[in-house]
Amino acid sequence: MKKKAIVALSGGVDSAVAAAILLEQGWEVAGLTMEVVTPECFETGQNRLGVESGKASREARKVADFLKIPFFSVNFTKEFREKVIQSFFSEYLSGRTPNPCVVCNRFIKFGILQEEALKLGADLFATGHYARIFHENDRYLLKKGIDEKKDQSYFLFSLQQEQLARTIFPLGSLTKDEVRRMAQKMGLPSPDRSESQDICFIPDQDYIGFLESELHIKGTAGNIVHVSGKVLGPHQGTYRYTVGQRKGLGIAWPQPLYVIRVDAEAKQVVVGEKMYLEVFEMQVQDVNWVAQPLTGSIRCKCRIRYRHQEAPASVVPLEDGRADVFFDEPQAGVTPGQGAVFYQEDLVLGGGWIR
RNA sequence: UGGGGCGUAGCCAAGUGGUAAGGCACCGGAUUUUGAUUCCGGCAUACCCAGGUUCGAACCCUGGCGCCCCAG
Repeated sequence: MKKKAIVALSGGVDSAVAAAILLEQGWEVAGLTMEVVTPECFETGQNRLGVESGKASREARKVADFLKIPFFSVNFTKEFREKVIQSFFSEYLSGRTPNPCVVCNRFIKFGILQEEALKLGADLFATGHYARIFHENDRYLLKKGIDEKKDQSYFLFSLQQEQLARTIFPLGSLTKDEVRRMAQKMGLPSPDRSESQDICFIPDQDYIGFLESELHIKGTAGNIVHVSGKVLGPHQGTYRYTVGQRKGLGIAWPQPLYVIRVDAEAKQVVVGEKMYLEVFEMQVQDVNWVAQPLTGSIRCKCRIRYRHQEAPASVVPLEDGRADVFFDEPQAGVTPGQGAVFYQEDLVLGGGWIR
């Protein structure tokens, strides 16, 4: 009997090609899509997001129909809100900068969506991620995608072994160009869509407006303070700022100023010249060791944000899932709330959250 | 109302006779499955106002207006 794979279809090119590849390889394939942003579920009750309910499913269904594969859709609006959006809120309110994609992958996409796929009878769950999984010595290893420019392993650092075990990434050994050409050759419908980007649940990209309307908050004012202690002016809420931010400070200063620190409790945004952004060490928490649990310190390369030029560092594991990271060269913009991922060549050793 | 200084875009600011640097902010675009960063482009027919000198003035002269500092 044919092995069955269920592909998480987004309606975009990548997941469509992933499904096509599996079909070619002889899998029995079905498509599965989740709805995570049906507007009526938001408290406002208004469609301020401009998202049509069920849009994701409609787009994905077109692809499934084209490929002539069965299609399923689930509504995870509630779960998504509880897991992803809630933490998105609380992180911003505590002065940190969340990375909702990582949370979504851990709990939603490779969590309940994957479970849904298994319930539907799938042997494996597939997505269009540019990353690779290898099974060695009873361990499922996560590696970068071949296409360095598109590698998405960063967003997957918190996946558990069971999750990796049931996953397949058909695009991991392809480049984006190859995928595009395949899509064209297959005559996939409307690949005119631009790359998916920005926070998926905030289509207008106005995350500040989203926070304010959803949380009913409005400018808990405080001060923007220079690292020297000099008060430079007021701000309308610390959640509007993130470490490393340069634009939007609204302050006239001889040199470009960057956000160095956000102190939600003191309602203070500390800014300074670029040099103050440079940091030699940091601590991460809730570390997930993908390759193998780390017992002693190790040399590796650390990426502190998506598409960050990974930096040589030494990592020292601590208790409670924490670890100290010491960079060889100072890094600009170490931002609490962002993920830090440790690599050795293509291999993802693991990753944690910057404190 | 004695002395001194200043007045250039939303802000800071260069330019002291030859036809308005730069930075911040702002706007647009590129890059990007998070937030940022980064990159490219745009952004004063105009230099407090009014006269004058000059081929030519933000820059020189005269007179106003406004602001700041030190003295009353």
